[in-house]
Amino acid sequence: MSLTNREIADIFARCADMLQIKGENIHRVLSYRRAAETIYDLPRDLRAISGEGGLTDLTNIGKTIAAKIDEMLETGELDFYNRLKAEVPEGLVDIMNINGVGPKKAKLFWEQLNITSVEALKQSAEEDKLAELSGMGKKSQQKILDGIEALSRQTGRTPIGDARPQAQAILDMLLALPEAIEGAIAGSIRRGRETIGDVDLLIASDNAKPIMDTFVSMENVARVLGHGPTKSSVELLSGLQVDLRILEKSYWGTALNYFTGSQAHNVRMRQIALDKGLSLNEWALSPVDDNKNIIEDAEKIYCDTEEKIYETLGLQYVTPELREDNGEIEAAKENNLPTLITRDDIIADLHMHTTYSDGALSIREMAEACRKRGHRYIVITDHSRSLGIANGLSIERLMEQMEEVRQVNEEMGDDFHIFAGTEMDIKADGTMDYPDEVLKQLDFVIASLHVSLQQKREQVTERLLNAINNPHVDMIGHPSSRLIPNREPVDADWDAAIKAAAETNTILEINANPMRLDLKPELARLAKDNGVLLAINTDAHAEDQLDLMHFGVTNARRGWVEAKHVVNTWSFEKFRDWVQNRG
DNA sequence: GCCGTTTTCGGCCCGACTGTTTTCAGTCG
Repeated sequence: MSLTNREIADIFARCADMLQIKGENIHRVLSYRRAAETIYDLPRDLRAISGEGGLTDLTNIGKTIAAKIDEMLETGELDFYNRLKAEVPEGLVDIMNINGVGPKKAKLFWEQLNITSVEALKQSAEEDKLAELSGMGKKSQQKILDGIEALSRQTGRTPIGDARPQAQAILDMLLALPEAIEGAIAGSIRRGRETIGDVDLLIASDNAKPIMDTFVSMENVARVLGHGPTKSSVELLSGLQVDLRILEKSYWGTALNYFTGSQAHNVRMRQIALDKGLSLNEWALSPVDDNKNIIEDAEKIYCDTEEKIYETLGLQYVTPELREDNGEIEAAKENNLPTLITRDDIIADLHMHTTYSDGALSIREMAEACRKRGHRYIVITDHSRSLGIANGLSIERLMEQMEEVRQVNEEMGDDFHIFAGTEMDIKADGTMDYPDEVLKQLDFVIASLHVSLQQKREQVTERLLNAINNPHVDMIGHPSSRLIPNREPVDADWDAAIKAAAETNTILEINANPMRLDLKPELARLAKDNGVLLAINTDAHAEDQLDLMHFGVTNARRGWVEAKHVVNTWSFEKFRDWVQNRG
């Protein structure tokens, strides 16, 4: 019985909820919650980190929680958690997932009505029992019924590829109103997270009411969750929740910074402000007294740009993708932030499909589409023979395709180059789908996992290592093979894969498709820190998918990736020489 | 429970909205 990072994070998060219901000191509760957040997105296994004695080097992990992690790694259980469960019914943690129910209400329902499950809570509400409780009323009771209803509709987080277009459409509509001066998508979309909890929109205006009223009465609104003068929330028919904040333009910088988050980044920013005798909120930086109370008659510092806030706090400007409290504050203090890769640095696409397998366009059409988008060179990489469902190429068809690539390349002229490649399956037994004699004839070989993704860690790792160590394999495509939001990444030893990729100069892909974004940012960062080459590719199966490159770039930026780490920023000559020298 | 140019103690970010308890607690982000 071996617990994964996410299972361990989940246990700490549940401990936090249960401690909070018990009425524990809020800062102790937050410690468990912060530890859970740290662990949830760790790229490396806790087991490996623990083996090196490095647990307490992680932020928000001290001696107590490190010992609890070790206990879980060794026994698969946590005695502290088991004892908590004996005191606080676990169902209360689920009740707290209902919008509008926090620890105080959960405890109230439990103590007064012996409610320990969402189902029991629903029944009590329907029997009109909740409204009788102190602090409750008819409206609160109905809100809980609505919250339970919403919980059953909830499908989890929304992929950024789905959320961003919806957010942009609403923002564009509101910005067309005469009262709107400026607007932005804030929140996790602006930070480029792979999945979105809810959409945060920000608009600058001197007259908020008409904009707010338009917002809550949009035709695609399923229900209005809140409607105030500066803040409103709605749930769309699509299920997506959208929050809108409206402020005057003079507050733009502080407001945008606050509503972009992350919360952890904001907390650090506010701490730094306090150290300088300033209280930071969405309105301004305000001088405080020794008790940290705002001095009413002191002059506030208004920031109409985010840059001004960072400058005032003595920090280098932090781009939204890095605002996760993953070291960016420390780097900004020392003026040591990376120069992140941008879309303009990318001049090639090394992974795409044509009608030879499951793509929509011919080689020629794909090449023209890529040239139109400013690329200097591309690689055609159709599926290999064992992937029948995607019309994978037999060796004979692969050879035909190579001929056609050579021919079309001639026709395209000198300012554009097409390399002949493949996206070859790493088969379930760990062998490659084409023999070496075939692979060595190709310019560029991608190896990818498409089948048997549920295998045990040892098997998956061995398959990846076989591919990485094959001298003809140049790149691993979408290494974890996750699909957002529903297919989990494969379970593999990423420490070992990254080490092997660095030693063999095998590229690891950052697949730009918003359903993949694979490597994920945390692993991309670990890979580049270990000297692994990266590439950002669209894996396009149709022309419009070539425009998804920016999602991959954003994902890479979240992983602190710079242009120098990414091979498809290289000149044609450099890339050509590199593939030739690999043989 | 974590953390440290306030380092082994004493702090720990801040405001909007809602509904109910007519002055504020609870929840959320």
